[in-house]
Amino acid sequence: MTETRKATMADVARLAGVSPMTVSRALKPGTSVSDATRDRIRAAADELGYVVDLNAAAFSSRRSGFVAMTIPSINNANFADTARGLTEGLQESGFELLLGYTDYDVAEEERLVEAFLRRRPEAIVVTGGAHTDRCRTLLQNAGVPVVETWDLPKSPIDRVVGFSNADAGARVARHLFDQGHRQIGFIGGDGARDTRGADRQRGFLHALEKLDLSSDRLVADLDPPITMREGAQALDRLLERWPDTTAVMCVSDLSAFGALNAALRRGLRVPEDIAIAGFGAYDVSEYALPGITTIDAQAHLIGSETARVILAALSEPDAKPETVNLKVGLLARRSTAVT
Amino acid sequence: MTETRKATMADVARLAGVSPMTVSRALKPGTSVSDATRDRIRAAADELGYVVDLNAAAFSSRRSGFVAMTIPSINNANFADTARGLTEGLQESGFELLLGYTDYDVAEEERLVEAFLRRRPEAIVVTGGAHTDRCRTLLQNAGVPVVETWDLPKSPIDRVVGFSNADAGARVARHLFDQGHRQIGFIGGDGARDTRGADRQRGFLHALEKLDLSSDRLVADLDPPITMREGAQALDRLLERWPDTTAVMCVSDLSAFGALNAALRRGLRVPEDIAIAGFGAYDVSEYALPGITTIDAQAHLIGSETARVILAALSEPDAKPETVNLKVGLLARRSTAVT
DNA sequence: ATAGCAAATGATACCGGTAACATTCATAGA
DNA sequence: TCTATGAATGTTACCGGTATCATTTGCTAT
Repeated sequence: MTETRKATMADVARLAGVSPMTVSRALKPGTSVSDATRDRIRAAADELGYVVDLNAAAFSSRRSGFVAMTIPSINNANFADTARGLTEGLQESGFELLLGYTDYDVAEEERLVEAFLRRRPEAIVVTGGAHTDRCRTLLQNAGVPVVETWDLPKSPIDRVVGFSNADAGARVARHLFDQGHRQIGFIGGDGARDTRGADRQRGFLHALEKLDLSSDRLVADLDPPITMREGAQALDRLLERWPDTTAVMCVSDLSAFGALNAALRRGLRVPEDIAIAGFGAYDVSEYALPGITTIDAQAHLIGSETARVILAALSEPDAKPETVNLKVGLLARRSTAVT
Repeated sequence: MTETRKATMADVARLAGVSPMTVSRALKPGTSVSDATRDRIRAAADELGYVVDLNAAAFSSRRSGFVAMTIPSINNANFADTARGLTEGLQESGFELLLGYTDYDVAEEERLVEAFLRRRPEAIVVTGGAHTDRCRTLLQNAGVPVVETWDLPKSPIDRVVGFSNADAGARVARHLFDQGHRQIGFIGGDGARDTRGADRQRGFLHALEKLDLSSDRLVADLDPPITMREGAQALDRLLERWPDTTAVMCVSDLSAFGALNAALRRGLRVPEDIAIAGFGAYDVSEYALPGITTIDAQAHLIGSETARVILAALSEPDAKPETVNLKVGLLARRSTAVT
């Protein structure tokens, strides 16, 4: 309500009888100011309702305090978990997260990265290793640590915190094979947009081939994000085309849940008539009936590891860029159990 | 890779043979610079790899370009939808979103708001009308538009974009009554933390009383966020205590889905043996089997309306603070159908 | 008591843009 | 032709902190 000019550090300094520089130090942790002075300055600041202007601080110190992150979709529990892990890991170092979502579109990612660079973030986190050429150049020239996540790019820009999506797919393929399945399908999305999903698909189909199984049973032409709706539709199409299919992997748990319910609606029993596996260890896969077999990608850990990698990179700028290859685990549930 | 000092506007100006001020204008839309000059400046900027420093710009113009928003949980599709609606609505005005999550904790909200204030956002969006006294004071004195969302606070701080959670609860209660139920329960969380959920609970129980039904069948002592796990546990406890319950509302679709599957695991039929309703129109309620009756809170619309309200408030600072009361709709699905 | 050193504080300059006002220039209308 | 007008551009000062180095203060060891 007080519509007067906002108080500045100089105002606080005057009131506390010290120099502005001392105020600056007093309000920052880890600086040497006597307790008495600090108390006096705190009191003066409170009295004036003073709040540090971090824009000014960022400008002056040439340190924005931002870490920028792009994720494909804000509305996805996996990426949200990663964002949360990153936020938590950076919190005590005083960094704030600038979060943007690309909608699974590398052109949008490029725009976002460009916008973020204007804010001079001290590190940049992107999802996956697929970028436009210009975006790649922007990231390379950013002059700050860059972390690619959720993937293991062949030519990393800088740091990496991820896992092999192809291996994850292969792991599920072998699991379904081990459960006795021989007519196995895959439900996914447009690989040009969701390259991580495409990698899982590739790894999955390749594993089928190595097991001498057909890798033709594929419905993967939908636009990401692949949600429950897409999963349900895709299962119907898959079973129309290949009615004898006994098992299917879906690119994510959300589509797996949609597929599960499409199967149940058709009167099929899961897993007796058709086994269904997903990816991502979303809550829904645990509480579905039956529970859905999935891969735990450790979304939260990706975020916290990314935070660790960033802090390490900032404290040792000349260290060799680190690649953290996380191990993902298969969660075998009833949706693929042998009956 | 070019490890030279980052180019500044002055560098671009020198190369283009104009004053820095002209560069500033040329790189901003809606300013009067001749096409020839603008092209020349753009070329010079590209040649130098120049990227505007928005921290400096924010500092100089005293306009941060930020809108700050706190939500209870980043990992919740409803709030994520609101954040998306807000982001989209603010995009073409050039605002960026500073997003933080409170974990359903008003003390954490206070800390977040305080941190955001240091970035001098041009508007602040919070979820709900419950805040610590200090947080309320901070928001009141912020000197920028404040929007409380997802609720209709009795004493709004400033602007509001929300709906009546109590009405939403009452609406579901009447629906269950209309479907013939007379032993009706509620599953929720700790109201001190999730006040919107508490409002739904209050409206629901109050409606039961007005219908001369018992409002005792209540399991609502869990810590938010109330997810599928909590919903499943709570249903078990509810049925142990009140085995003759024929219908239950859950504070959200996630807990409703958990409750649904707990019921099915017990061998109960839904809706024949027990009807279940949720809240929030999450995807899972649509694709569950049976589909779960829910309330569409229009999460995305809350976000886009909030954007509209903010832009209006910024263009007319002296206008009377607006309260947008959105109408929520009941989505009647099979989980509460008459059989 | 005093040198020596670390802790606390101060003085100065500067970060990179933009607001506000001044100036120049081209063009249209009298 | 000359002036009025608006578009294009330039000049100047300043936004609110912090880096850096200088100085003062307080304390310990001799």
